[in-house]
This record gives sequence, structure tokens and C-alpha cells, in this order.
Amino acid sequence: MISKKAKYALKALLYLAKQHDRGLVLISEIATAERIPRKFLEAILVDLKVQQIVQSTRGKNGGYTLVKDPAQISVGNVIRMIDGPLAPVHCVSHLYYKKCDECVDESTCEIRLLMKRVRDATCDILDTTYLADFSKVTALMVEEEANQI
Amino acid sequence: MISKKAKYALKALLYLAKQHDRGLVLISEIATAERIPRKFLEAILVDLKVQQIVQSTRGKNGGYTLVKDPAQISVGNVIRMIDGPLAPVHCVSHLYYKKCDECVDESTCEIRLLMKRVRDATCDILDTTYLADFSKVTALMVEEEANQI
DNA sequence: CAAATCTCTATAGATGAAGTAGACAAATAA
DNA sequence: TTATTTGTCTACTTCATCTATAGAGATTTG
Repeated sequence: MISKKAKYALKALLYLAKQHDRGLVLISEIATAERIPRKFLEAILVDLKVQQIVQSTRGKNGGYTLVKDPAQISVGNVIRMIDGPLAPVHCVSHLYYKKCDECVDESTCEIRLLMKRVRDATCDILDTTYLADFSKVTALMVEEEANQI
Repeated sequence: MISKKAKYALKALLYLAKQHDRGLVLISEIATAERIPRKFLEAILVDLKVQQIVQSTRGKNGGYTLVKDPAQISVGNVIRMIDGPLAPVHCVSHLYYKKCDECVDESTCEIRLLMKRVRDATCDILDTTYLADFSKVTALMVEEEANQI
């Protein structure tokens, strides 16, 4: 299970992706639109700022915006930033690898081999899906492009 | 991430599967062999007993044994018994379905569609892998069959 | 300066994970 | 019957994490 925090982060980023060319977006606008507790969202956006996914401006007319292209922010990385490893056990994680305390011999652990398949299947999906791949986003972007002609 | 409890449950069941035809196995034997805290394992085995995966006998010469055939106990079900849903979000779980609090329209939620793919991929692996599928177990069973001739 | 925004620090309640302790009940064997 | 072995049950602890909330502070604009 991913945390609510990670889900909120995804929703917020998706919202920012939709508004990508409208400049800065208010925290409170995102919170209202996506029904995320405002103060909680603040904390999430700070995390995402530290990770250099978003940037912000203070003061009047301030707000948040994406730093990177929505086509370069993968869902997998967003979840990792908030929740940590996607793998079901630490011992099959690439980025958060840690040996199991109780494991006698990792190289022959059958559970590990099975969990590695789960990890790979999960990462195959989440690491190849980017914010820009969500159809609403792309549909909206196509619309906007059309409007710009 | 699955819990340690679920991992311990799997290891204990796998151990019981290996000893399947040797009758009752002591909690303390499993605990020592798999390096699981003994008292914690007790609690886990009670859970598995409630779920009718194992059965036990008290008193001298007592112990635990599997109730079902190792070829009929899937890893997915074991994890579900201990940890609950395999799905990354409740709203794509079959057995533990629950609507997301903040979701405006589930039918068009893009995150949901993506997570459904993750759930399906995970379940495809874990619900089709049974205790008997672990090679050590099967190898040992083959050996034992040979010895019985 | 006043208003609008983000920022930082602190706190808090609920929940669950992981584990421990100890008395209790049942089966068996001497 | 009694001692021993083994699982059972209840309760508790400790610690961490999740999900927030409150409020003062810093910054920018008009």
C-alpha cells in the first residue's frame, strides 16, 4: 500500500502538470481542487521542492510550479521520494537495498527470488509511466496546443 | 513493503511444507531454524490456525502441521491473511475494496487505472505461486518420494 | 505599510509494527 | 496422580510512522 501522502503528492503533481504553462499555482488551489488537507499539502510540496521536482515563489502572486518536464517525472520516482522503496522486501530493492536480519543465505532465499519478480513487475509499470502519460493531461495539452494556433 | 510478520509466516509455512510428512513440528524448532522470535512466531501461528492453514496439538509430542496441501496454499493468500490487500491502493483491491476519501470520480481516476495494473501484475505472480512451487520444497519432496520406494 | 503567500517549528492523536512476559490449559508418560 | 512438555491466552511495551493541525515568521507585491 502506498501512503496517502504519496497519493496526494501524485495528485498535486498531476494538477501542476495540467497547469504547467499557466505559471504559478497556489497551494490552496491545489488543495481545494484535489481535496487534500491544505497544511498537509504544504509539507508534501516542501518535500517535492527539496527533491527538485517543483519550485516555489513566495509573496503575493506566488505559488508552485513544476521544475521538470512532466514527461520526465516518473510515478515510480515520486512514490519513492515519499514512501521509499517500491520493492516488497528491502533485500530486492535496488536503491534501498538492505539485507534481511533473519535471512540465513540470501543467494538461495526462495522468497527473495519471488519478491524480486514482484519488484520488477511493479517497477516496469511505475518507472515507465510519467506525469505526461496520463491521458487527461495529454488530452488537455493537445487542446491547449490547438488553442495556441 | 510486506511486514516482517508476513515474511515470518511465509518462512514458517515453507518450513512446515518441507516437513509435511514428518508429522508435528515444534514452534521452537521453526523459530530456531528460521530465526524468528519465538513468541512472535506463536502469535503468527495462531493467526494461521484461525485461517485454517495450519493445525496444532498441545502437550507432549505436540506441535504444528499444515492442514492444506502445499500445492494449494498461495503466497498471495498468506500475505493477505497477515497484511491485508496486495493492491497499492484500496480502491483497486478486489477483496479489500474501499473508495478513496478524497477521490472525486473513481471511474476517471488515472492514478487508479495505473495502480490497477500494478495490482494485477503483483497478484498474477503471488496468486499463482504456491508453497509447493518453491524449488527447495519440491526437490526435497522428490527426494523423499525416492526414499520411500 | 498591508495583504497575500510560502516557510518553519512544534505538536499531537491514532494506528500499527514488532516483540516480550507470564500465567494457563491440555496431553502424555512415568 | 504428578511432572513435564507443549501450545494458548491476555496483557503490555516500545517505538515508529501516518496523518494531520496550529501558529508565528519570512518574503514579495502593490
